[in-house]
Amino acid sequence: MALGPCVRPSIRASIRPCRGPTSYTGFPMIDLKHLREQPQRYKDGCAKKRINADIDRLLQLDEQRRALLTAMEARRAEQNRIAKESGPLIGKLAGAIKKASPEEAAKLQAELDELKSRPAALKAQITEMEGQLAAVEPELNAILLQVPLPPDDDVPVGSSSDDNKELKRWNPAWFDVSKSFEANKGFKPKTHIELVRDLGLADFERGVKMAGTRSYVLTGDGMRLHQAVLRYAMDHMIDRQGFKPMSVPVLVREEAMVGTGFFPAGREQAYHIAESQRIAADDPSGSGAKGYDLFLTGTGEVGLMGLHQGEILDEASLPRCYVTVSTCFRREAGAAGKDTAGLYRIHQFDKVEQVVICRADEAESRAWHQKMIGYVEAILQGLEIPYRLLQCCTGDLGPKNADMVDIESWMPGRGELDGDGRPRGAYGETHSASRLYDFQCRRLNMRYRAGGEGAGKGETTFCHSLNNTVLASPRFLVPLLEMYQNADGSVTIPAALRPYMGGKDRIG
RNA sequence: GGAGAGGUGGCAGAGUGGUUGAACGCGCUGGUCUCGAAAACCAGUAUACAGCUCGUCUGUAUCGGGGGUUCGAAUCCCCCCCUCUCCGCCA
Repeated sequence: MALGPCVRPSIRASIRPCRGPTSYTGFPMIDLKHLREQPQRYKDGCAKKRINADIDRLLQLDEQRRALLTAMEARRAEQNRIAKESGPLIGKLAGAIKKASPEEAAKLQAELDELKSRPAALKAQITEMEGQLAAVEPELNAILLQVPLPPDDDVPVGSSSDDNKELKRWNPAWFDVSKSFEANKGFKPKTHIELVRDLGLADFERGVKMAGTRSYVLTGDGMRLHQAVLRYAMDHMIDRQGFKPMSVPVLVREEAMVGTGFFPAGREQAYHIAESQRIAADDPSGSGAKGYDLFLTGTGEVGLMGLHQGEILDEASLPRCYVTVSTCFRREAGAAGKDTAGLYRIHQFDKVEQVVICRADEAESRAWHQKMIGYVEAILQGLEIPYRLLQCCTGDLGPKNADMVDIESWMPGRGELDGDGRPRGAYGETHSASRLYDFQCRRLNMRYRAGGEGAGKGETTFCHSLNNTVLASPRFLVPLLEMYQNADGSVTIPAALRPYMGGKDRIG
């Protein structure tokens, strides 16, 4: 497995019509027409998100490209006209030559050659323009893939997570976050690292032995609790919210990563399986691509959103509400030295993820965002874990979202240390709810036909998409274990999880 | 991994060099008929991009993808991808 960022220019990013799932090649990305009309909006978007994309260069290349296209198409039209006109004549002449006397044949042959050579100049011009186009398009497409979706106007402008705005706090009656853990429960808390060690719930040494840093083994009730929270979350989404459960690939093609918007920006976060000896499509010797490399997904969102890539959905079938539980792989590049111990930041974990694909309607999109956040609140309240909602500022948004709300759970074993060298507790991110408009669906070429079933009726429109964590574990075991620990070192199992723990009510 | 078959419009399925963006059928939409529905009949029914005299306009591209041959390619040649069947292996 190659771990380095891979650069593969062969990905076909040109603007092409949709050809169905098996032959998917197109990434319309952001709406170039819209960008052409309102370049400032996209420039501002880049600035607010602190993402570099050369919009001016993009516009310049776009203009070059369109000028070339216009000129080239005019010549193609002329060539087609000539071919249509002279074709039958050529056939006739060729026939006549066979029957004619030698002198006549020579004359006819000259006529034939003249006819055949008529489009030669046009062909030469077209070939040249194709060359010029080939020089412009790769750069244009590369920039286009980097242009982020501008954040919504109501998203606070800021440079980092420090500028995020708290929207709401919730905690169960038995735990007041504004007071210390000891004031709440009458004893000093252990961190989850101490708890899993003392209760035998995880084995970090053996995990690291096998798989390196940030690896772990869940043992005994640790594994059982992990499964329990995932199952609890999954069942909540299926039984209470009516989401459709799916099992999706976690090993996917590059196209799925680009289409869902994780590439190119997040390429260094993904594990790359070098499966093929793929030759770049623009390799001069090359007869094209050979095989496909694969990538491990960092979230079930990739598989869920990739499902309908390249499809035109029936409007009546929207919204599509999907939930999956999948193993997620993240290289955590750039996070060296951060959260190096414990179950908080690890390379492999499991996550229940929800996505909604809906009509291209801002109000509907916004309404789903609120609902999807609400589902998570219901789960956290059901487990009685204190949490807060954070409105992420523009600088904390990724390229693909217009708006993002993080949900942070209270972790008594996190945060700065008190006088005794014990952590005071802190919120830690456990969920993230994104609203993407049609950014992702454009890249995935996922549309719906307005006006109902059947072909040939109504316009096609790119869908809107949203996603939100439902529950990620083992990270979620951090607040769970730390909040539910008892003075004697045992951990009470929350009532909601006991059915998934064989009726057991405590660990240790 | 070995062998074979095949990829054409929403579906099914013709087409092996020249008004073929593509027959026939199904589906879908509109209309006729009907109190209404069904049936029957008639008509229509892909996508994307570009252009302007922005029109139910013009042009270009698309028959798995890319490249080639040709005045002209769904059709011929090369490479790749994918699907299916049989055998082997396997959770």
